[in-house]
Amino acid sequence: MAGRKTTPLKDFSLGTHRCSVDLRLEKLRLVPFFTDLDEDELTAINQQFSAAHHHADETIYYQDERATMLRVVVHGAVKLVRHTMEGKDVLLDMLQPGEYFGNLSTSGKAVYSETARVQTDVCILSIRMSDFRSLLNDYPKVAVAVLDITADRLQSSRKKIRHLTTLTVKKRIAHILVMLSEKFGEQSTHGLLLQLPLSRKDLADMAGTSSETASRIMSDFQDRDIIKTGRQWVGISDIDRLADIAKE
Amino acid sequence: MAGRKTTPLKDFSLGTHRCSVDLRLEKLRLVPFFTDLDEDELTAINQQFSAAHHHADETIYYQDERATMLRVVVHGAVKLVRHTMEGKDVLLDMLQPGEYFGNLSTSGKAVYSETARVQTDVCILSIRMSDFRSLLNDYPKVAVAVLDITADRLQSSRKKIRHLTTLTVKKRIAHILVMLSEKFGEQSTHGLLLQLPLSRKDLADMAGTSSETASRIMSDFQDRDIIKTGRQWVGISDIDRLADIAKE
DNA sequence: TCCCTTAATTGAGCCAGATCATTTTAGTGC
DNA sequence: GCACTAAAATGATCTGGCTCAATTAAGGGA
Repeated sequence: MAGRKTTPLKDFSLGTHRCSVDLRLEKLRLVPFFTDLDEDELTAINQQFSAAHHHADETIYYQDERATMLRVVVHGAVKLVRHTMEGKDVLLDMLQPGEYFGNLSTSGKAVYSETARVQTDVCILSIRMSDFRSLLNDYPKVAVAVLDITADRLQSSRKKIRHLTTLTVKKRIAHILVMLSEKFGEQSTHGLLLQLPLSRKDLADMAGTSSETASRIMSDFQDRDIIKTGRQWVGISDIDRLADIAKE
Repeated sequence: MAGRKTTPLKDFSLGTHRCSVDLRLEKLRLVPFFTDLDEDELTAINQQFSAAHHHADETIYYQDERATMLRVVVHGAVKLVRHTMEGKDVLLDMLQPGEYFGNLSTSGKAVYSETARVQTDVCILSIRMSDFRSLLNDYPKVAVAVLDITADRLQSSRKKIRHLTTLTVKKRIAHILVMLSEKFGEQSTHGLLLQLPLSRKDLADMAGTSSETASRIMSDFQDRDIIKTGRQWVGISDIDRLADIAKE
């Protein structure tokens, strides 16, 4: 009972019923850019979405593919990755329920600028880009909300640029762990557990470093009792110390 | 006549008249997010803007200052810089006429996330954030246009992250020069001349490197007859070769 | 319970680029 | 034309983090 080790992460797997049509309306309300709408408006919008679910490691779309849909995460986690010629991947974002992804801008050729890969089993709502565009015109409130979210993402993207050019890898990883804990952290026996599968490579691709270096740093953090970690999971024991390292 | 050397850059200085009220309407039309509006709508919007001009090296606002206005460049160039504790600056963007800056998002505390410094003498139009917000609600077309621009900026910000994590400094600088040439390039006797004062430090802050390294790379490019450069100016002689270096 | 796969760790050598310290030069003002 | 100043170039040294190469171990499957 005490002996056998298993991943401390919760089970993300879902049957088709979890992504059922009945739940869509409820889920849509959780999406930040629809929160201001009233019941009728939301019901109307609901018609235009369709639901799908994907298993872990599936790819929803590839970078440079023709972009036609805009999607919203309802359950699970999705990662946005950009593959480079050099074979190095850049992990741009890790999305949680309520976040949108896909291409927004109509200017230029409409292709996805990154690959969307499923990190756990997920449920996704999708809408045709063209429908979404007219929806933006019909509901200014939605357009403004989407703009706010996009502006926030631009902010955090620029923050990342700052980190990449000025901080050491150790500080960058500390920052990333703190940020992930705000998004995916959940109290557990392993401390503040990041509720998503997260490998050293994922971490390295987020920090712009090699998985070996990420591994060395994580080992160091573990030796200093700042984190607890295993295969594909990370628990944070001392978030304060981590935050200190990030900004010292 | 032939002997005396002066900067090949054009004179950006302007009298107050250049930023006159009479010209505002004309300038506003140039702003991408107002292009779809008809004459009456534009006239109405025009009321809400006020004009100002600043001399080179002035700071329009500082990072972390309370954000109240949204601004648009009408004449000249403005740079957005983030200062870091380590004393290193990060040059996030170099704006040309028609581009907006300031804080868009209302979520969170409304402070500027970067410092806006004037690169040449400039003319700037500004509007109160609150007025702009209601303008977005009144004119969905504008909201959608602003969203498009913001989404594009997010894209290019992510592109920069990719470059920072995967490319060498030389390739990054080549990319930056190509990008700047698209934005500020102008045919001249010095080749495709970048029409703005641009120091080695500016370049370094854009590429996330030191000014010494930027200098070494620029010297190399000049030796290979790819560029012509002097104090604060850069002319591109062989844009194709530069593009090749960037993407090889 | 053991086995197997793949993630993670660890070691050693190396290099791009940072840093520090000068020297040189472009371009302006007089 | 001359002198002055800040930008740019250049040299020398040092190091964080990458790369290559094994080795170790976590944890799921049967």
